[in-house]
Amino acid sequence: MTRQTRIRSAETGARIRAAALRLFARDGYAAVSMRQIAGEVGLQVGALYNHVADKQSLLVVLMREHMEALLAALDAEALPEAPDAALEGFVRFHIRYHAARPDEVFIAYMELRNLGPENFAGIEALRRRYEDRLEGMLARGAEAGIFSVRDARVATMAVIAMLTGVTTWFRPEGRLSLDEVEAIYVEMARKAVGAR
Amino acid sequence: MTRQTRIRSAETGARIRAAALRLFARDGYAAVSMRQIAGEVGLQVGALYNHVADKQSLLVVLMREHMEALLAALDAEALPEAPDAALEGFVRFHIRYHAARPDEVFIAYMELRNLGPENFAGIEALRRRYEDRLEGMLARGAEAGIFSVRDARVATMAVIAMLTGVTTWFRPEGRLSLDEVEAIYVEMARKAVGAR
DNA sequence: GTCTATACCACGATAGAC
DNA sequence: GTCTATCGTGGTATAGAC
Repeated sequence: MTRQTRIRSAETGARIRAAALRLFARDGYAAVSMRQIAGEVGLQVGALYNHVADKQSLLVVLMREHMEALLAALDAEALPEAPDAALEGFVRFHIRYHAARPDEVFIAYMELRNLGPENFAGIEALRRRYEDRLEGMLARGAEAGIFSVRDARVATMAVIAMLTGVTTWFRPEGRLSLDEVEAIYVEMARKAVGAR
Repeated sequence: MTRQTRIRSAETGARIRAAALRLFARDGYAAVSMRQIAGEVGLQVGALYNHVADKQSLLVVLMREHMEALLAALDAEALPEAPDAALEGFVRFHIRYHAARPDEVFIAYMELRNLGPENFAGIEALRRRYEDRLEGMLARGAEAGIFSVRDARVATMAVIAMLTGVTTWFRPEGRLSLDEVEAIYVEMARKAVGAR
């Protein structure tokens, strides 16, 4: 296998994943055919199977890549130690990251039911690890008397749902800039967990 | 047409809708076949079309029924005038209503993309009417100096996303009762909008 | 690695007998 | 209203030539 081949192969695989991502997000996994994906990339359907085992594994790869990139990006933020500053950082990060990747977010939240049980468990574990970062902040803040949360787990789910909801209505060309939206949500999230 | 026939026909239609609701929620609209639905009801495929124009209209009917029932149920609550009491009533209503109907909620939020443009617009208008009830409360409360919200529309979306998120994790047999969950969310929602 | 061709199956929807 | 049968289409995945 020459370097040329390896590079081209990797590129084709990436283009297939990019096309699948776009189509799955727009029409839903079950409604998209392998023929459509091949057409987007400029291949015949048979050629797809040189790069992908089957349709479901294509979905799994997209979800896993998204969740792992999300976790890595959060770690790269190097959020402050202080719980209230960390919360602000988390809110801004979550909104910014998700608003920039509507397709990935949509798929990761909506196509879980198209996964087999073992794949489902793997993706859910990654999501749980992400949620646990926020839960840790809230729990530490509550212990330190900086936050007031009755139940750190429930507060975590509430805050994340609130933040992720931004992707359903935010448009870059809309009334509010992303910066303004972030600021509003920082304030609401801080108040919701009783930050002082 | 005898009364008997009319009644049986209405019942069959209702059983078809109930089966479709369950299957659409579990597997997704696109992944469910008319044959599956017929099988659930104990019919052959062809018989379905005596009750339903086509597959998409089945989805539209389910969504429209859900949204209209939701609006009617909210009106039936006769919430208090005072914005803070009204907010508490809305939060409790929304959580209780949605937690009791996970299938309907799932479909109404996840299968919008399977609607044609005109059907989509109709369902979205109903959703918007529901959201506007909360937005009105928040705007009135802010005007009266009871709430502190920078942007009533964004606060509305944030609160509704937070509340609806309960359906993704709440289980009746879980750690918390629905009453406890309601109480936690009432507190968080009140604080998030700066209720005093 | 991609192509053409095809196996095999399921889909939504309809026709016409009962 | 329901049945059986079928139309026409399109699905995933594979085989084998190049």
